[in-house]
Amino acid sequence: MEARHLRYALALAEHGHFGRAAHALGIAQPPLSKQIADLEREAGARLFDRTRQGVFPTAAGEAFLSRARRALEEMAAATVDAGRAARGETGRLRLGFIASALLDPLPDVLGRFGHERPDVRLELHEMASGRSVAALLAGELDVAITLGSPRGAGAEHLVSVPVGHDHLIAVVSSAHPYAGQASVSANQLRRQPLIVAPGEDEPAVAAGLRTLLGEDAAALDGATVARDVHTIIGLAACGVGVGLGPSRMLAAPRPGIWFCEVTPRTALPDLVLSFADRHRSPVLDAFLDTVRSNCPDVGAALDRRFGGVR
Amino acid sequence: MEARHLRYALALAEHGHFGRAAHALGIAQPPLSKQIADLEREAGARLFDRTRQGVFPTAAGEAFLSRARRALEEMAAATVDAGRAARGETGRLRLGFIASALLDPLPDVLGRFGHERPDVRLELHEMASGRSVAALLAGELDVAITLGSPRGAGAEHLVSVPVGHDHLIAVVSSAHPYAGQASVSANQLRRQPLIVAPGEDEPAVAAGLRTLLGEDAAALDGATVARDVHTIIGLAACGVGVGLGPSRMLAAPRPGIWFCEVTPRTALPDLVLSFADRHRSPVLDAFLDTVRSNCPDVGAALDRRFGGVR
DNA sequence: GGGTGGCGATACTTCTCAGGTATGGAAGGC
DNA sequence: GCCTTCCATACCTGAGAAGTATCGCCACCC
Repeated sequence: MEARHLRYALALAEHGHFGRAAHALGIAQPPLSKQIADLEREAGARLFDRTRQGVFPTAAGEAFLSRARRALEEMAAATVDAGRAARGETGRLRLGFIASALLDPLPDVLGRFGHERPDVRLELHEMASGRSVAALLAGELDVAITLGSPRGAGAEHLVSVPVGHDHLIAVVSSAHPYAGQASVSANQLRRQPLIVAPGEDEPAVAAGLRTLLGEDAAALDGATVARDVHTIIGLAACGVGVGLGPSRMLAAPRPGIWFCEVTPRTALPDLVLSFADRHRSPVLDAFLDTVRSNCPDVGAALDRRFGGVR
Repeated sequence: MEARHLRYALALAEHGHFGRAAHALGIAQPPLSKQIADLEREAGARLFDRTRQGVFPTAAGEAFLSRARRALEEMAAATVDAGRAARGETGRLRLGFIASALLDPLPDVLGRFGHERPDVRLELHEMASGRSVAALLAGELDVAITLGSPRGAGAEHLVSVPVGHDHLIAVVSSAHPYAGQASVSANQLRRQPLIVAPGEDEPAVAAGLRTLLGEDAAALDGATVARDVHTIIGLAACGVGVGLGPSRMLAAPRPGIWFCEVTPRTALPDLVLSFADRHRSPVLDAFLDTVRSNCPDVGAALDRRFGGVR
């Protein structure tokens, strides 16, 4: 059975007349008679009653027609859905990101993207940079925001562009002696209990800290560890110690805390957006478009990478 | 787009390989390539990624395939449903009947039919004989049980077979003077307030009553009128008078009432099953089968009418 | 009651297009 | 660098979808 048979049966039911149905279908009457006869033979049941008053579906015909209508609707929807998916209007985007990205680029980008592509399902996974890279390579993520460019096995298969610079700042409770200072020095930090992200999650941050504090790694070893920047801020606000984190913490101000620059200024690895070149999808392209329009320098970097052709 | 394209796309997605999918479909590889290419052109989107590792659906392809699967399921279900409808396994049966038929033939017939054809929706409409006949002719009923054979305009288009004989009996309260009598005479009836079905609903019953009571139509004019046999029995039980109705009232015994034969015995019109010859349907045939197996004489009458060929 | 017109089925021809064979071309693998 | 694998392209063949002509049937109508 072919879709043609369904279309013909529906036309015949609609017009109740072989000749007029054939005309509406753009064919002659004999072929329609034959196709309907073939269909009835295949269905094993008479689908239409030919009476002097017109052609009417039998009970079997009614049952057949209702299924036929749905089948043709599904077929029509198939191309429509395929087109929408191809244009990135539907689908899903699995995004891995480090928590601090929630402070700066993500609210803007996600808000914009969700508005532009309301039918795309966003799957957001906060995870450490290393895990993001592995998930990208395994095809478990479509795009990731990491701290620093991906390294290690398979990283050459990823396309990466920086989406923001960053440096280390400190956060303390308003009651802390350092509160009110514009900046704190490495020396001042060495004398305080510290609150930092775990070294295994963000090795690049740990490396930056070690550089800042010099040989005095002991201050780091005894530091309180918190995975989430909000936790770092919260612990600092409670007076646990001096929180150290990316400058994008400034995007989460709240009463009772104080931010200080750290001197010497210690650059942190760039926030980097990465995706697997071989797993491009229309939704991913749409997301990159949004990112592009959000930060022109990213757009320039992507264009350089792809020569403007997507 | 034809169903063929859907089948091919699904096979390709399943096997992930043009050659093997074509083999599974029983065709060569080049036609499959061409059909997929045609499909992608018609859908306006690439549906499959051809990689060295295999052929995989794109996002658009996934969207397309899920619709395609449902479309093919509907098509398969179309023939199955048509077959079931043609065999009378599904569908509906609209049955008109006089209330007293609920006492005798219907419980048995409907119980059997509902068991044999669980997927047929029964639409039961209690109505007077005249209305049943009109509804049959208008195509609003499939079959009817009436008192007496249909008469009047259009009745020749109906096929009718008797499904039960009947005669008049009386019902009184256990406290009534007649209670305990095996029978009551016409003379005894003339002296009592009567409870009868309305003459316009069942003219045949009214005619039988008039014959029984002779010239004394006054007893009938003053009678209490109740459409439902159960109501007649209920009113008699309350001592309102002597209820008169079909002998199938015996099928509804209850405490506090007494049934008497009426002398002279007054035959009532037969209970007749009718249907419109031109509106035969598989479900109707199945119903007639059930009736046939339930009462052999009906089967014989139907066979006489149709020569055993249905 | 024979003529007539409308309608679906049948007979037969035509031509489109699905499918077959042969081959090309690109990408890995050894 | 050659060979293999795999999909695409080119071209041919044949099934069958569609077209034309006609038949058979039934209602309707002078």
